[in-house]
Amino acid sequence: MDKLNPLFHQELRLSIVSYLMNIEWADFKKLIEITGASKGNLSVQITKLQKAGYIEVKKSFKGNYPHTECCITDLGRKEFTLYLSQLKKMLNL
Amino acid sequence: MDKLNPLFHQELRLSIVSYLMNIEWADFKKLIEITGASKGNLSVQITKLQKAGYIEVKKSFKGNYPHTECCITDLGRKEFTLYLSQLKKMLNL
DNA sequence: ATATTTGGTTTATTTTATAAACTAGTTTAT
DNA sequence: ATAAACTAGTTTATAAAATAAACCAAATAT
Repeated sequence: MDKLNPLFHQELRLSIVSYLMNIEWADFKKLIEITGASKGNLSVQITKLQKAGYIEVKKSFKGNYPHTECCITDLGRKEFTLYLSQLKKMLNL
Repeated sequence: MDKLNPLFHQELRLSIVSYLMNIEWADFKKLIEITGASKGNLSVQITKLQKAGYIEVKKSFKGNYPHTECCITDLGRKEFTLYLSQLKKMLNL
């Protein structure tokens, strides 16, 4: 009955974090590509994960354009691992 | 990028359905017990799953009290299996 | 010059989840 | 016999969340 962390238990955030677990940094464009999300939705969800301290967001310029990159933090990795184990337990996986 | 079925991707419904996958019938009380949900919430989520055709709900009397039992349908089993495979894919499980 | 595109953010709307209140009756205690 | 407390839920109202639409600043293309 351990409650699933609601920050992870949402499709878009789940696919962002799941992807970041296996990569160093991913940029906004890449995340749009792999998730299929809209820019607005992606922006909102990135902010939520960042505010929780689960991802680090690095803003810079690439050429002339703004460039946003994300990376999972140690906390994020730890909490996500916990989430995964609870989920697996719930689903008998 | 196959969208996860939102009817399954919610904690309480997930734990209801996941439980029903391994059991014939489960009553309201048992579902409260295993999920830890409130009666109101459980009632709402059962109705949603029923309306989608994912569970069958049987109402009767046990002694003098009303008694509600739930069972997963063939459709529910099929769709949940699909959901699970998509989720596993997304989480690299 | 102005129209379009890039790379986003912000705001508003819709949907969803949850909690609180209610229904309808039953059992137990007085 | 009546009131209090309990069973087994449902309905409604509120809070929270997700999503879509509108917006912005700067860059590039026409």
